[in-house]
Amino acid sequence: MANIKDIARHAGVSVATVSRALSNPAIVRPKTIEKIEAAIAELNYERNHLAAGLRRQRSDNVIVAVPSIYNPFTSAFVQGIENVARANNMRVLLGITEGDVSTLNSYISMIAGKQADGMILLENNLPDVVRNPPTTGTIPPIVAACEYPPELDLPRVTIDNVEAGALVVSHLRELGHTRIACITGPMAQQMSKDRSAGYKLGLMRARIEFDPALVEEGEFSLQSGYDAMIRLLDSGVKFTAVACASDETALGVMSALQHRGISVPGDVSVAGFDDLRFGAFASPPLTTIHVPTAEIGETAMRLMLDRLLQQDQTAREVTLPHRLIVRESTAAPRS
Amino acid sequence: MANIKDIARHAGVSVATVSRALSNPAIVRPKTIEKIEAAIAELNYERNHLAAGLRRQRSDNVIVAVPSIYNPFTSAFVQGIENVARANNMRVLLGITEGDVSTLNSYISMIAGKQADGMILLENNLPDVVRNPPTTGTIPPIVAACEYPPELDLPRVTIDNVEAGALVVSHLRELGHTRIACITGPMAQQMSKDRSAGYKLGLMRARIEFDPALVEEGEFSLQSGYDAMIRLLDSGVKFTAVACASDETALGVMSALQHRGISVPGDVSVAGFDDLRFGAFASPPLTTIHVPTAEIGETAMRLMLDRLLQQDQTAREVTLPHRLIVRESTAAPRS
DNA sequence: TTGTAGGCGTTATCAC
DNA sequence: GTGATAACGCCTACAA
Repeated sequence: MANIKDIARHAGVSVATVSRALSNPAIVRPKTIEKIEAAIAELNYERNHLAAGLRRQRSDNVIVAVPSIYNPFTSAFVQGIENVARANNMRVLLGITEGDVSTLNSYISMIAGKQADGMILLENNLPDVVRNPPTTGTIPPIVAACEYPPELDLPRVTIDNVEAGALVVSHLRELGHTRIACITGPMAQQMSKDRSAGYKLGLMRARIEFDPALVEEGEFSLQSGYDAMIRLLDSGVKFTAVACASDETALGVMSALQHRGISVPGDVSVAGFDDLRFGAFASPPLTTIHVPTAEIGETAMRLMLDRLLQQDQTAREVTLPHRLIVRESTAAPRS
Repeated sequence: MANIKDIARHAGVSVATVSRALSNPAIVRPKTIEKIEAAIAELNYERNHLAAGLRRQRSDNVIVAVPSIYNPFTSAFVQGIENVARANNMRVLLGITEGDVSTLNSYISMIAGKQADGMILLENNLPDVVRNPPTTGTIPPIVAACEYPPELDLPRVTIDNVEAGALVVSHLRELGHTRIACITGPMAQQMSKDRSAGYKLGLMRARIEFDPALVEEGEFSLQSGYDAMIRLLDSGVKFTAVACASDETALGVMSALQHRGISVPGDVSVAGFDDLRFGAFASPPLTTIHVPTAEIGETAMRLMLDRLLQQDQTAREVTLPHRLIVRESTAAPRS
C-alpha cells in the first residue's frame, strides 16, 4: 500500500505538501495539486486514517449507545445520526448495551482510548462519569437524546413527553371518554415517568379523577402491551379508552382486545405514542403521537459536532415538536 | 492523558513489559503484572487505540453496509453482528448506503484507509471491487449476508429463499387454495428473484398453472404491499390467497383488504415472509416464514473473523434453516 | 523474563 | 508556497 512518502516522491514534492494538498488544498498551488492528484491516482493511494488520527488525536467516530437496535424507534434515531455524521466525515460506532451499565461504561472508556470522540446516548442508564464526574480531568463529550433526571445538565434533545401525554388524554376527552386507562412504560425510566405524568396532567385538565386501578405498567413492547391489557380486562375495571406509552404497546393492546372479541374503536379506543409506520397499517390504523425520531438523531449529532469542533461548552437543550395524529383507533364511546 | 511510558516509569519497568502485560499477560511474571495494574489504575491509563492500530495495521472495526437500518429486518441483522463483534473485541461501523453504489464504494475505500478491517454486506448493490477485481493487489475482506449472483464467490450466509417460497405455496395448497396471488419484492434484487422463483416452484409442485395476472411487484414495504393489493383487486382477477415477499408487504396487503371490507382469512388468506414480531400481533396474526435474522448476522460476523484472523481464504457458504410458522391469517378457502 | 530501539504514516511547527 | 523534521503512542524484533 502506497503511503504519503511514495506520493511525495512520485510527484516530486515533499510529504508536507502532499499532506497540505489533502487536508487544505486552498493553500497549495493548483499546479502542484494536479501533480499530486495524478500520483495519488496512479499509485492508488488511500490516506491512512489511523496514522492521521494518531497525529490529530481524533478518530472521527461517535459512539451511539442504545439498549438495543431491534426496534423501529431506536433504529430511526440511529439512522438520523448516521445521516448527519456521514455528511460531516464522521462515522457511527454502534454501542449496544442491552441495558447493562458496565457495558455502557466500557463504551465510555473508548473515548479516552481514542476509538471514539464522543458518545450519543439513547439509554435509560447513565455512565458513571456523568453521575460522579471526576474531580480531576474533564468529562468526555456526551449528548443525551432522551429523558434524564433534570439535575444533570448534559446537552440534550427531546420532545415534551409530558405535554404529549396530556394531549392524548385531551383528545380522548374531546371524543367523550371519561374512563381512560393507561399502559405505561417501565417506571424506572424517565421517559415513562414523563409520559405517565402527562396522562395525569391530562386527566387533571379534563377534571377527571385519577384512578390507579386504570393504570398498568408495561415495557414498551408488543407482548407487554398484550399482557397488560389482559390483566386490565381480567381485573374487571371499566374503561372505554386506553392511552399507551408506545405504539408497540398499543399494537399489543389491540391484539389482546381483538382476541377477547372487543372491538376497536367500537368498544374501546386505543391511542399509541411514537408514530411507528406499522401503526398506520394496523387495523384499525392507530391514533398516535408523532415523534420526530430521525430528527432527534440528527439534532443530537449536530450538538455533538458543535461540542467537538467549536469548544461550545454551553450545555444546550433542544426540544423538538410533537403532534397528535388521529386515525381510526379512537372514536366516541358508545352511548 | 497518561501513556504507556508513564505507566512504565510508574511501575518501574520498561514500556515493552507494559505492552506485553496488556496484550499477552501470560508471558509476564504475575508480580510484574500487579505493579503494572496498580500504575494503570492510579494514573487512569487507557490504551490509545489509534497508536496501537497504526502499529498493528488494524482498526478492529467492521463496516456493515446496509441500504437503511430503518426496518426490523436489517436492524435484527445488525444486532446479531454487533453481538459477535463485541464478544471478539471488534466494533461495528455503520455504513448506510441508501442504495447508492458510490457511497458503498466510498465505504469500501475505508478498508484501504485502515478505518475498517472488512465489510459485511446486506445490500442489493455490489461494490466495484467485487464486480471487477483489480488485476493487481488483493480484494478486501468482504462477507455477504444476502443473495448474490451465483457466479461471484464471496463468503456468504443466507437462507434458501427458493425452498422457503415454495413452502408457502405448498402450505396454501394443502389448505385447498389453487388461485394463489403473489406480491413480489423489487425484481432487480436477487432475493426477490429467489423468493419469486420459489413461488413458481411451489405452483409447479402443486400442479397449479402459473398465471402472470396473479403477480404484482412490490418493494418490501408496507405501502407497496397496500398499493399492490389495491391494483390486484382493481384488476378484477380472482384469488383466494396471497403469498407476500415480506411481512411488511403482507401487513400492507392485509390493511388494503380490510379497507375494502375483505376478510382475512375468511375471503383471502395472506402469508408473509421474515417473521417480524409485528406479524405475530397483527389481526389476524400472520402466517409467515421464520428467517433467523440475528443468526445470519452472527454467522456473517464469524465468517469475517475467520477471514481476518486465520488466513482462511476458502470462500465458505453457510445456509441457515428457515421454517414455516402457521398463524391465523391463512385458512381453508370458502367452499 | 525483561529492556532497547526502530518504525508504523501522518500532521504541525518551523524555517526558507 | 514549499521543505525538513519532530512528534503522536504503541508494538515487536532483537538483545541481554
